[in-house]
Amino acid sequence: MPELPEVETVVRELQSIEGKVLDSLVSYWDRTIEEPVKGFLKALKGREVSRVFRRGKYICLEIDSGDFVTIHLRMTGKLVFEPTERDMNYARVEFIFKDKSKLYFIDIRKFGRIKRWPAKEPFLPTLGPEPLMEDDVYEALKSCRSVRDIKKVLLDQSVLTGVGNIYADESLFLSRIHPLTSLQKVSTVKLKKLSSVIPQVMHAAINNMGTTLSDYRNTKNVGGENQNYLRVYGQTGLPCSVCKTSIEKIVVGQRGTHFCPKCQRQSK
DNA sequence: AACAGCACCTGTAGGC
DNA sequence: TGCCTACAGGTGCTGT
Repeated sequence: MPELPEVETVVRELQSIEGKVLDSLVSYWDRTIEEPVKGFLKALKGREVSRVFRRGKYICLEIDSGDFVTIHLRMTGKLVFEPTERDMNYARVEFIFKDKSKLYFIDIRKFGRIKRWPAKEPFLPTLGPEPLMEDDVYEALKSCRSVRDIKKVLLDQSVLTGVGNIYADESLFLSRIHPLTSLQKVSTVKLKKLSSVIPQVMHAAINNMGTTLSDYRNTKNVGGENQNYLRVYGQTGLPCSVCKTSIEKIVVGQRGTHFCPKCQRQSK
């Protein structure tokens, strides 16, 4: 599922578990938790979740021991308080708090990961800056020496963290940049445009509670609304909202990539 | 060192 | 209807 806006939506709701104390947990698919379940539980049992926040696409729990726990939803993960019957077929981890409330990690494709970061170790050390402010985005892209296609650079979480396939395509469309343009060939004017567009796209999607294409749901099992505002993602063959040219789909770095061949001319 | 390619999983949509 | 293939919003490992 989820890119930054979807994770942000989940995190805002999940802040309701701040102050709760973890009592036990059930693992239905051991590879979801990236360490032996026994040790994971031992480190967290009786501990309070002091803070819930987001970093890139990671849901982060600060534990009163000083450890952190991250939850990454990857493609199909979701966290729900009241799973449906169907959800339970895909339950991977069940957190049980001291007040008897439960939080379920549901994940059809089993790609999602839950990881504990001991207090003394570096926390999420490889992530780039958040793409929420124009200056940060511009600085990150300007200082990146990569010659890769701009689309690939936007998906590189060490350059910017939180942009995924949908919002990369949407941002490139709004900036009128062809996805196969090498980062080094993007003009300063276009790079500035892109740097202002990405935060706008992110904030708009957050306001729409994220994009729901199939699996993404918030903690109340409700989808977002941002899919109604996509300009190119998933619009293959439909007329461009600006010029009516048919939206095309190509593959860039093994990811489906949508763009308007007229608005986003490839300048070599 | 940077980068490409594939592995990880299951469900669903579309073609025949 | 049923079988088969291709594809899906992400990341991390491996090899070049």
